[in-house]
Order: sequence, then C-alpha cells, then structure tokens
Amino acid sequence: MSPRPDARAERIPQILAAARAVFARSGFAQTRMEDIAREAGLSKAALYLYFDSKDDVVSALLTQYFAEAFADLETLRQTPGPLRRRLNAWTQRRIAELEADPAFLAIGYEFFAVAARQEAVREVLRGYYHRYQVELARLLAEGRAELSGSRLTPPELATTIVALLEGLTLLWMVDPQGVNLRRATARALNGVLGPPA
Amino acid sequence: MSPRPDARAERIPQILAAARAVFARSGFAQTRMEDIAREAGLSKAALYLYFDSKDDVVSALLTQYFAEAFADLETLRQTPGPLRRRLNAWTQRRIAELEADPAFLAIGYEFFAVAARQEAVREVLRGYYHRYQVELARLLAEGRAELSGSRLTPPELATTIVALLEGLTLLWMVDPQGVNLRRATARALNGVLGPPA
Amino acid sequence: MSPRPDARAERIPQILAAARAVFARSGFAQTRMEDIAREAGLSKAALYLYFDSKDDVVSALLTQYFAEAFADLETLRQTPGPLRRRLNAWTQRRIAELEADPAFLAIGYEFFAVAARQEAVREVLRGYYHRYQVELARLLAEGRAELSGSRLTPPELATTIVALLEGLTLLWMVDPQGVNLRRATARALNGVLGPPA
Amino acid sequence: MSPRPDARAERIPQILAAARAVFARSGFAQTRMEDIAREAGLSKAALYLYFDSKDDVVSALLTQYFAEAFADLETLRQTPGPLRRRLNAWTQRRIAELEADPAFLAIGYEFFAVAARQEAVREVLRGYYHRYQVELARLLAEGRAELSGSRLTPPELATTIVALLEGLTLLWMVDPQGVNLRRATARALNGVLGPPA
DNA sequence: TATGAATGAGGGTTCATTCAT
DNA sequence: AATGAATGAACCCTCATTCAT
Repeated sequence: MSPRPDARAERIPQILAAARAVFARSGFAQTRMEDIAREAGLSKAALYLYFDSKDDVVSALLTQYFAEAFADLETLRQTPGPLRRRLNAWTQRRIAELEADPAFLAIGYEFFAVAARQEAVREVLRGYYHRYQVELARLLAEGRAELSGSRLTPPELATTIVALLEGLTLLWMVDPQGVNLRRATARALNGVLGPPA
Repeated sequence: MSPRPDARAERIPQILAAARAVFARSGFAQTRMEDIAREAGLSKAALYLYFDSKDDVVSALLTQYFAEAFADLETLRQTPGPLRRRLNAWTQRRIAELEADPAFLAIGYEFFAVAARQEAVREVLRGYYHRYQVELARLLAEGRAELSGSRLTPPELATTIVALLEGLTLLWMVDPQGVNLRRATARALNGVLGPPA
Repeated sequence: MSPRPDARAERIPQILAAARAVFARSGFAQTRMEDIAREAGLSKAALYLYFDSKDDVVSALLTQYFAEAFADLETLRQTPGPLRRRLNAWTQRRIAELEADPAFLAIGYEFFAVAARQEAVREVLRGYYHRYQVELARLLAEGRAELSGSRLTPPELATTIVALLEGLTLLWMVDPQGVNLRRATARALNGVLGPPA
Repeated sequence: MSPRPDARAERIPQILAAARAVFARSGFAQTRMEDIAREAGLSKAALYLYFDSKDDVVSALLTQYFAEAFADLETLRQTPGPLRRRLNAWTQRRIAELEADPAFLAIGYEFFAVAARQEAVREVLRGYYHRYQVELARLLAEGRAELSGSRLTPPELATTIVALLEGLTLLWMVDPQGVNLRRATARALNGVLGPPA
C-alpha cells in the first residue's frame, strides 16, 4: 500500500540505462550527473537517492554488465550440439550484441584503462576472464574429438580464442567497413581449432 | 639572447615525456596541466608556450607514439631471415616494450575509448592498423612456403595475428601472473600459422 | 479518525526535544531537517506539518527556552527566606541545569551570534535580560539591609550579577576542569554583594 | 625583481579583512566564498591560492585575532602606573575596539558555540583565557596594596574580572542603549576590587 | 496524519587557460 | 623564454522544501 510499489526497482535500471547511454556517448569524465539525469528524465538530486556518487553509478553499471555476461556464459554451457556449432552460436550472439550497441565498446575500453592502472579494478576483470577461459576450456575438453587438428591444449586454446575475440572486436571497432566481424571470427576460430575432423 | 635559439627542440620532448608518464599514471581526465608541468620541471604557463591546450599535448603524444610504432614496422620489414623467425623477433620486441612500461598500456585503452566514440580519432587508428596488416600480409605472402599448414589467406592471417597480439596483450594486462605473454604469443602464433613445413 | 484529535500537542514537544538535542550536538547550520526528523522518529515531511520551516523550529525552541527561564524567575520571586540564600538557591539551580545539559550552551552562543547581527533577535534577548534585571533589582532592593557593604545601587548590582553569571558560565564552558562554577559563582556573588551585614 | 614583490604578504591580510567583515555581517554559515571574494576584490578561485578551504579562512582569522589580543595583553603588562589606572586603561581600550566594530562580536559568539561542541576548539580558547587570567592575577598580586578591600584572592579576582567583562559585553551587545558599557565596567570593577585604599 | 519520492537552488572546490612582469 | 598570479566556467554534491499517495 506504499505510494509507489517500489520506486527503487524501477529507478535503478532506469538510471543505469541512462548512464550507459550517456557514458557510451561521452565517456566517464565528460559525462555530468546532469546529463545522466536528463537522459533518465529525473532531476540531478534524484540520482543521489539511488546512488552515492558518480563513481557508484559507474560501478553499478559494470556490475550489471558482468552479470549479463555471466548469464550469457550460462547459455553457452547449456546450448546442446557439437562443439563448433556451440562456439559459433555463442560468438555470433556476442557479435549481435556489439552490433546492436557499438558505442558501448567505448565504456569497455575506458574500463580497461582504469584496470591497467588499478589493481583492484584489474582483479574484477581477472575474475571475469578467468571464468570465461575456464568455461571455454571445459567445453573444448569435452569436444576434444573435434579438435584433433589443433596442436594446442584446451586451456591454451581457450586463451587463444578469447584473445582472438577481443582483438578482432578492436579491429572491427576501428574499421567496421574493412573488417567483417562475423566472417573474420568464424574464420579465425576455424584457423585456431584446426580442420574439422 | 638565449644561447639555444630553439628551445622548442628541447622543451617539446621534455614535456611529452612528462605527459606520457603522468597520463600513464593517472589517465587523461585525472591529469591536470599542473601535474604535467611539475613532472616536466616547468611552470604551467610554460606548457602553453609549446602546446595550445591539454588536448594538443595528448594529440602530440599519440603522434609520437605512432611514429615510433611505424619505425618498429620498418625494422620488421628489414629483418632478414625466415618468416617465423622474423615474426617472432618482432613480437618479442613489442613485448619487451610493453614489459618495460606496462602503465603506458592504459593510455592506449583510453585512446581506444575515444576512438570508439569519434570517427576522426578512429580514422587515425584505422591508418595505423591498416598499415600494420598490409605490411604483415606482404611478409606472409613472401613466406608462403612456410605456411602450407594454414588454411587462411595472407590477409586473413595478418588480421588474425594482429587480433591475437592485441587480445593477448589485454589478457596479460589483466592477469600478468596468469598469462605468460611471451609463450602464449609464440604458441598462438604457431597455432595460427600451422605446423612448420 | 485518529484517536487523539490533537496530535499537535504530542508532536510539537517531540520535535522540539529532538531539535534541541540535534542543535546542541551539531549547531543550527550543520543540522539538517533530516537529522531532526530522524531524532524525532518522524519523516522529514512530517516536520512540515507542525513547523513552517527550519527557522520556525529554531524560533519555537527559543520561545520554549525563554518560557522555562521565566518560570524559573517566578520561582526565584516566590522563594522565601533571606536575600543571599534566595540568590544562592537560584544560581545553584541554574548551574544544575547547565551541568545536566552542557551542550545546550552551544545553542545559546549561536543565538547570541544571531542577536549580535539582527536587531529583531536582539530585541527578544533584550526583553529577556531586562526582565531578569528588573526582577533581581527588586529583590536586591527588598534585601537592602543585607547589602550595606556594597557601594552599587540595586540596578547596578543586578546588572553586575547577571554579567558575572554569564561570564562565569562562559569561562566554565571553556575550562570545566579549571573553573569550579558553583564555588566561583558563590564567591563572586559574595565579592559583589560585599560582606554580609 | 619578481613580478610582485610578495603577493602573499599582501593578499592574505586583504582576504582576512574581507572575511572578517563578511563573517561579522552574515555569519560563518551564511557567508559564501563568493562573498569574501567580492569583498576582497578578488575572484573566488583566487582565495584558494591562499587558503585551503573556507574553514581554513575561519581558522586563520581566529589565529589573527588571538595574536592581536595577546599583543594587547602585552601592552597591559607594560603600562606603568598604579593598578586601578592600568586596569582601567586596558578595559577602556578593549571597549573602544568593541565600539569600533561591534559586529565582530558575532564572530566571537559563533566561535564560542563551536567551542562548546568541540574539545579541540575549546582548547584554543582555554589557552587564551588562561593566559589572560594568569596575567591579570600577576598584576593584581603586584598591586595588592590597593586591594585591601577585597576578600578574594588575586586569581579569584582575575576570574571574576574576566567573567565580568565578558558578561557586561554580552549585556551591552543586547542592549547598547540600556547598558553604558564604559561606566558599568568601571563601576563593576570598583565593586569587585573593593574601596580604594 | 504521515511519508517516500522528488527537485530547485545553490555552495565549495577544481582547473584549463590567460596575463602582467 | 618563463612564471607567479589570477580567473571564468564548470561540476559534484547537498538540502530545505514540496507533492502524490
């Protein structure tokens, strides 16, 4: 019977979505709380009802992002079928998300920059990539039969694949016309995995 | 009256070195002109004798970086010997530089972030990577005999290699203990190039 | 619908007590309506049901204080017995109150500060001290027989006594260990009144 | 030959004078840095070249005040002549200062309010009053011959006198018309010191 | 009566940039 | 060439006050 059923549950995603949009557009430093507020359709002061500071907004945004990314991993784990198809489905879904909101990449690079300077942030990233690589390695181990052509071990392969995806994403960001991300990814994956058995 | 008629040749590198150090440490946004000045042993106002603005310093710094990178490419071109050895020498030299100044990576990611937002900056990066890939592709084409194991064309291979290097660098930055950059690079390169003939 | 048709009689003292506590602790300027509300166990908005503004709370608090102080004067007037005993009983009672809530003194000084700037506030204080001095002077006149030792007229004595009490209170606040307020007051009073007949 | 011989030596007193005026007029809390800056004929940012924060300005102002007050004490110590005349000269000089800038009193009361809440501030005040009382007590002891009429010891007298001065100042602030500060002080002093020998 | 939610109007502080010397 | 001094323009965050329920 409270006035609003739960304003928090409504406002926080609303603010994060606004922040995401504005950060992507202008960067952390250039974005003023005012900008986020306007994008969210709220007053500046209202933001402070839900977040302690600008940094807190950034932090919440990244937490949200990682939660989504891990949910995505979960999907990969549960996709049925042969290894190559599962990997392909996963990478293509990732790419679809990138294409849907390419500006969001900028937030990622800013985050990398911070991570390169601060161990605490780096640690978060470390956990993230670690989990990715573990999951991938397990997947690769399970599908070893399909990987007879590769001379790398599953963990090495996992690292290589993650590196490839990150690297190709960067090249595509720089030159979306020149790099066909979907095809390059598929090809590179094939190159790394070796010829199908 | 000054003994050196051209203090510029002395001051500009001095300021850029200071800027590089401080940017690496604190990031573009967090760095104040004051910080650069102090690091350079000059007054704030003196910076403005040589640079029009803070952005101008950033810009000059990146220009300098790209000049160095292209010189590095030139070295790759002129290294004699078989393909794999040349590639290895080049990547190992790159890695040596990273290890010598890992904080500088942060500047790179900040630059990527800006590039992700601004076409003008993206264009600079595009030229850089394009030249890299062209050069590599040429190299690969020349050494085709050694690459019979790969199913990728030289340009595809070039893209893949650059992507791999960038991606592994990222993973190493995140987890320097967990990723042996030299070995991972060598292995991945091998994996991509296929078994030596 | 509420059982008590007049919640005001309950809420207003509740809020004033809260305000008194918080003002004493943090000062007028540092105290936020939020603080008063929390101390009172109410919501910020509820305060505005009973007070028009923060200043209104301050004002009501001071009004309350003066009412108490005048009631105290009334007690002095009605205390029976010889002059010196009555004065002593009164000052000792005052001191007991101070000792019970020394932080409240801070509110007084802030009020003096405002009074020093604003004639309207000064006027309130004027009425307060005027009444005090008139009352005291009357008392002293009635007990003139006991004051043969003093060379001051009753109104002069009254002024001197009030000044002494205020001044000693200040010194005691500054150095509670160093100033024995009860004794210093008694002694000073004796010194001013002259030797008992 | 530096551009300005020493801007600090010029600016700091200039800013403190401005702050003193504005604080007296509006109080600490109500005064904005902007106000001080305007009063000083400088920009807001210029204040921060000489003071770390608003609190720092307040602090410096009080330090300055105490330095002046102690210098005043020094004068008292060095005034020649009989006790009563010296005390009178001193109190009259004090009063002259009050009358010259009555608004400054407000700053004092705000400071008392802070002191009543914070031990650290209280300690500063304690040192101040302590020195006052020690100095006075010494003076009184030296002039004991003139004080045969008083039943209080020199330290007790000193405390009483300081309390009287502070208390009368307060009463005068509240009612400048009703309280003749010069006369009341002289009379009260006489009353306390007892009949001249 | 009571409150959770919201906001307009600042206020302290920072900083890139300019200027007088 | 060089700098100490100065400033205008922001920007983060706060808070008294209001409003919808």
